[in-house]
Amino acid sequence: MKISAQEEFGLRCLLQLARASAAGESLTLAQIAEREGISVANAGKLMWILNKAGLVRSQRGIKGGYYLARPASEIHLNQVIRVLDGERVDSHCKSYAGVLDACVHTGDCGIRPVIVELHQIVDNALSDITLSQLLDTEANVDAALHQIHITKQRSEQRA
Amino acid sequence: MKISAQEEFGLRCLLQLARASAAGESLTLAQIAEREGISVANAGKLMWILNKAGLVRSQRGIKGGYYLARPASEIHLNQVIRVLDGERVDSHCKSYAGVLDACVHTGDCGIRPVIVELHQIVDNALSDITLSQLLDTEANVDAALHQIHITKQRSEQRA
DNA sequence: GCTAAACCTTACTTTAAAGTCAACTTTCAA
DNA sequence: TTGAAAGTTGACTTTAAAGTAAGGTTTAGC
Ligand code: FES
Ligand code: FES
Repeated sequence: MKISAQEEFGLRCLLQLARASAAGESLTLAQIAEREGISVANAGKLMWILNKAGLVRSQRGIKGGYYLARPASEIHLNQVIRVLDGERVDSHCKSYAGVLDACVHTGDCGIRPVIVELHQIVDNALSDITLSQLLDTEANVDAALHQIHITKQRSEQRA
Repeated sequence: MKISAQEEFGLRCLLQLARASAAGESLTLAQIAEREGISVANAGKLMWILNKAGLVRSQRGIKGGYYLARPASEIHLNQVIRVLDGERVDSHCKSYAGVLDACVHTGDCGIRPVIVELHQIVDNALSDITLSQLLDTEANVDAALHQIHITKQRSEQRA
């Protein structure tokens, strides 16, 4: 259970764009790459993925660059992760079938619900966090996340 | 955010042992491998990891085999995952540093709390599930997991 | 319209994880 | 005591993800 490099760096780059967009600016690939310490080529690949998914927009030409497609407060982390993950969210059992296919095709499996539930929990937790919330200091972000967690539980309790 | 093959197959093999132990039996490598559709060598590797971590015990010799070190009801999934994950739980930012080390060494980072919180949420969710709970039918397991989720929220609410 | 800056796209190379193989050691039972 | 079953270990091979490179396409400005 870990976060891939694409998810990690993609999210970081998005945060850079979020910061820039607060000042109404756009960032070129070279700027993004320099600020995150990755190669220009790699930044280009990440931006291509994010652009294709509609999370960022690009302006070509001599005064071009990248900027967020929507305000940072309207971009939720679960969308970001899903995009950077290559949409492989629902392919667990298909890929880890081994030689036998007993586990895949036999309807009754005790592990599948665990996997499904786990992804729901993660997705649910991430859906409450927006890019704009991550622009604060680490201490404040941490406090905000805990606050969200508690609030969430209360609202679910009422439901 | 995905589950590695080691985690998936390791958990499956543990479930096989849990089933066998209910009948007071132990399983050989060949039996485990056949039941999960993986190679004997791979099963051996997984069992070695689980044995080293103290989750299973092995009996050598002609009547040997593997069995759970503890009752299935006392083995929680978060322990299993942590073992199979190679204890890499707290190495996120160290590995994804890129060329610059700004993100790693600069105290203030908005992403780190997200990663930490996420892992806590996952670990927390898994800690409520035991191996014995996964031996039921898929429908029952699914129902049980939802039940746990709700119960958990209530108890946290009181705290 | 030219030109240079900047993004777009595909293909290739590198690298780390997963899986396999083969030789070794231990144990039990005849 | 001896041999076969079974686990242990480390090295090797395979494979998929990550990263890189190069050429193509679009746009702003002159
Ligand atoms: S159906 Fe996929 S692990 Fe059982
Ligand atoms: S410190 Fe690791 S992502 Fe910022």
